[in-house]
Amino acid sequence: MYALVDGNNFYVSCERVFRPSLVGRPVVVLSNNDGCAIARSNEAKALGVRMGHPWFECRQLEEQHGLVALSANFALYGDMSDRMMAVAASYAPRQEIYSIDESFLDFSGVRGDLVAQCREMRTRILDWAGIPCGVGLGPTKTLAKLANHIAKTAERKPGSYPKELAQVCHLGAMQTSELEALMAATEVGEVWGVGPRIGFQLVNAGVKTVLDLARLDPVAVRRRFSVVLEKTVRELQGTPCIELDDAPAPKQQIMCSRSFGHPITRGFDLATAVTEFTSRVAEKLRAQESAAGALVVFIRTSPFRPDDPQYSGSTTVPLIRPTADTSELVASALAGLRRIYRKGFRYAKAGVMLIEFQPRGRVQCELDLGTETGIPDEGVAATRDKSKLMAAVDSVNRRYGRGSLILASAGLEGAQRPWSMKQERRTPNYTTVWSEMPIVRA
DNA sequence: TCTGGGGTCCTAGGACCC
DNA sequence: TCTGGGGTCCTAGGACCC
Repeated sequence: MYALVDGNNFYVSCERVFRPSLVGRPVVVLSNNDGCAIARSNEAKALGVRMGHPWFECRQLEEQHGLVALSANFALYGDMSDRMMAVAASYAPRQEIYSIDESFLDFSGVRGDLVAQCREMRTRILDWAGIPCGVGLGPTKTLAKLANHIAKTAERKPGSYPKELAQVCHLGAMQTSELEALMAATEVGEVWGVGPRIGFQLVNAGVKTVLDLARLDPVAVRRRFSVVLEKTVRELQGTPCIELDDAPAPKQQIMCSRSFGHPITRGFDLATAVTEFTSRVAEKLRAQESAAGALVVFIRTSPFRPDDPQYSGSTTVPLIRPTADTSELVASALAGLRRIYRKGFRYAKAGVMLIEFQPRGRVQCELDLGTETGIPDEGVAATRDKSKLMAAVDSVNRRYGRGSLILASAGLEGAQRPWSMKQERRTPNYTTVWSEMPIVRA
């Protein structure tokens, strides 16, 4: 039996832990650059704020209804996530951390009343981490996801589902008739794996509810749609097709991209941004002990400014020898940037993606054919020295905070970083920076 | 004025191999 | 009219997830 544990309105809940005055009020958390709403409290949802709703379109709700908007504080959310995941992990032999606010638990071999245990877990997460959760149980991951949806909706919208299913819902422990009634009351688009496109096609074909989907013939679904949707149908029928993945493979690509706080025209400013983004991906690359064989750089103007001349450039830069060294990666990224940069455009976004990974320490070297590469061969010993340097940089930045040690080409002063994000409403890093720790006065 | 940032998997089609 | 029969690898694009 699987459970899905999911934090309610997670980013908003994290903020409310340290600002209890926000409880009961409409709150949204905004994306980078305070662009659009990426988390909404129930009260904000009730005001009609959509997921991804641009802030400039709903900001009038600030005055009209006291909507509170906060800039995203991902350092805080990541730390709160760790706390929540740790409590959940203590209730089952295996856990898959599926996203920042969700984990699957595998209760195989666990005896006793699972609903009671999940209720206790939910209470403990609320007490210890301060995060309210919904828990869904089912014999497959897709059914656990569906159960979680029912648990949260039953709590948020009284009357939508039987109220005893609120907070914790177990689809694996009920009569078929009861399960089918719940499926018939749920739209097909709520199913994990059914997105807007497939959902539209299904509804057009008369498959409107989860029950309609669960009753389709998996073989026919595979023919007409795909093997992916076939698995979804089988999982709804109770046959596990998607395994719990508690040891995710290393990533195959690592990306860092951002929209700028202001439009950028100068190549120099793009270069500081590309340096910073490359430093970030290089750090992540080293954390998973990989080396990259190539990287992609891209820059583009804003599609939301149709009156501006539009340009989008991207290029793949192969690396002579796979590396995880920040300075080598940055040199290649900047070489790529020089190739794609065009004068006279107002750039809105840039990004760097690392690809073609190999495990570090097992790096394929090149055959020296005496060709003029222009790159001096420093040999394996030099590579080893550099990896020590990188390890030192990473450990300094872990200890003293990101950005303590950087490449100078990332820009040392604010004036050299005009692209930096707009974050006018960010809350303190309550749990990760000593100087920002909240102080309680008795 | 103002519109996020990361990922994965599957499929179809083309190039190429013997 | 009729043009072999298998394969692999790579890429682009589309769909999904949070």
